[in-house]
Amino acid sequence: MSSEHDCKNRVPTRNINVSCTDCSLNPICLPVAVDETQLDELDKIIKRSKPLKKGEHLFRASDPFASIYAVRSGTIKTYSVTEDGEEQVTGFYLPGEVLGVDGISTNIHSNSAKALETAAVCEIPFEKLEFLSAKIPTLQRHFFQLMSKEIQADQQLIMLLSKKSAEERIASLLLSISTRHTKRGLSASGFRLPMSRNDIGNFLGLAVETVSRVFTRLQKQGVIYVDGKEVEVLDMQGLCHMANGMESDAKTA
Amino acid sequence: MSSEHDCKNRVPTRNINVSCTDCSLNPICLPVAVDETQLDELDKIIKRSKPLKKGEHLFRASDPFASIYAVRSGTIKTYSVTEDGEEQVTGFYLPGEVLGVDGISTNIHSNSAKALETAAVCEIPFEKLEFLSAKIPTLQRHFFQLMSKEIQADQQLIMLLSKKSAEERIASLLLSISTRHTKRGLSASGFRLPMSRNDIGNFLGLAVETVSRVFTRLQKQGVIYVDGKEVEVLDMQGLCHMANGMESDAKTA
DNA sequence: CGTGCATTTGAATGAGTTCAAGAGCAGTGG
DNA sequence: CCACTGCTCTTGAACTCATTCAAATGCACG
Repeated sequence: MSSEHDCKNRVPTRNINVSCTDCSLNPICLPVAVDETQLDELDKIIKRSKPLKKGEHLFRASDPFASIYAVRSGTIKTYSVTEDGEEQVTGFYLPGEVLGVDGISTNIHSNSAKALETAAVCEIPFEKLEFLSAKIPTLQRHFFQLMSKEIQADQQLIMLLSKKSAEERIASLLLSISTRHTKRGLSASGFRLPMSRNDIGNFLGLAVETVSRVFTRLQKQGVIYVDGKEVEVLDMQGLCHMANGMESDAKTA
Repeated sequence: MSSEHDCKNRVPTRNINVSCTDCSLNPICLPVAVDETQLDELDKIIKRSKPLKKGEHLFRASDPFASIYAVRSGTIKTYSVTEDGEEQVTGFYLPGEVLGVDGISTNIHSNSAKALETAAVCEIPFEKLEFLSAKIPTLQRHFFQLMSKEIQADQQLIMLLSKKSAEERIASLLLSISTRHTKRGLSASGFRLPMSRNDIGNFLGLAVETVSRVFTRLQKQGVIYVDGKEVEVLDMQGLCHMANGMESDAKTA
């Protein structure tokens, strides 16, 4: 309903220093848990630094853990590296989403976080958040929920990796991104994939080539239209069926 | 060193009502976060109910979420069910480990939890724990860490599912169980797998047949000795290498 | 307007699945 | 005590989906 036009390559966020009160992500970010009178307190502990450029790291695995981060604009990918040096993408974080909780248990990040495009984040020092959480019960609750949500997301990925075919995996990812777009009031059917085919494949446990082939196949089937990173979902219901492993023949026939 | 003999089918836990203070799992369970003076408070909110029999549910997906649970004896498996009705095992919980946090974000459990053998658990009402967490900073911290640990475990599973071969997966699982045994002061090399081949396969994203074949293969290679659910690790280092995808030929050759 | 990546496409290969059948084992009841 | 039943587990053989290898094409950026 509001500033949905990103026609120019203007960064969606107007100003580095918008307070939570004025941030358009307000309703899907941390502030949801805090009533107006206390929002100021939360706002005060949040650091808003200069945006990251594409490819820059927000933090790296083995960095000491000090803060969690809320994405304000752009996309961040998190990944870890296996013993034998291979990269595993563990998540993509879109505006309004919170990352970095992986470091809490050991005080050291177990993942690295890298900007896939120019991205701005709000840094929330964890110790201060802990302190505030103990004072504001709804915030503590919200933060527990946030971590629980991360667990659920991971478990869905586990399910996907362990049970689903290449087609189902891609379909699921597209739906996930579409849904998350909707939460921000953006189009459910048309969007730009901020990550490379390589990242997609890595995340979904597929070879790049497979990702590419599936995209082509989905396009031939008329479920989506793809042009590079730009995606248009033509048959949302078909995509849903596909993601859930339903045999969906009765389509164009 | 102590009561490692489960010759008879006696339940390892002596008494249903051991307080946290007296519980042998004390050093690896929730109480680690709480000093003696406050342990009483934690102890008071914990409910210790009668043991579950093999196959009984602790909770089911879609049950309202009210408590988290610490395993006191036996083994619990958690699993969820896909849209198309398939089961996905999401974790195995051994004594001293905490489960049930999946329900926090929605107030409804997203997993079911089922006893793989006779099992006793401590029930910890979540609202009371929240309240106590706000009061005892180390407890809040510990609980955050506990959830963060769950996230890390899930992410390791993700890595395993997306990158590792059947052999590496089985090796990893054996090592994981071995390590967790060690934490309780039990043998690292000899143990009993509390779950069926089917559960193992489901958890690791493999067909039962593959699990069976890999066990046989590992045995032939002299890395482990298997007799039904009983496992003896013969070459711990070899198993480690195997789990991490190292080519380890120079063995019996 | 090259140069270096990212992406796509094709063909061959392979690890794990599926299907099928037999072996082992625990519980039950005569 | 033994036979029967219903499991779980193991083993073999054929098949399949995704991977790997190889090469062409497209795209972005200096």
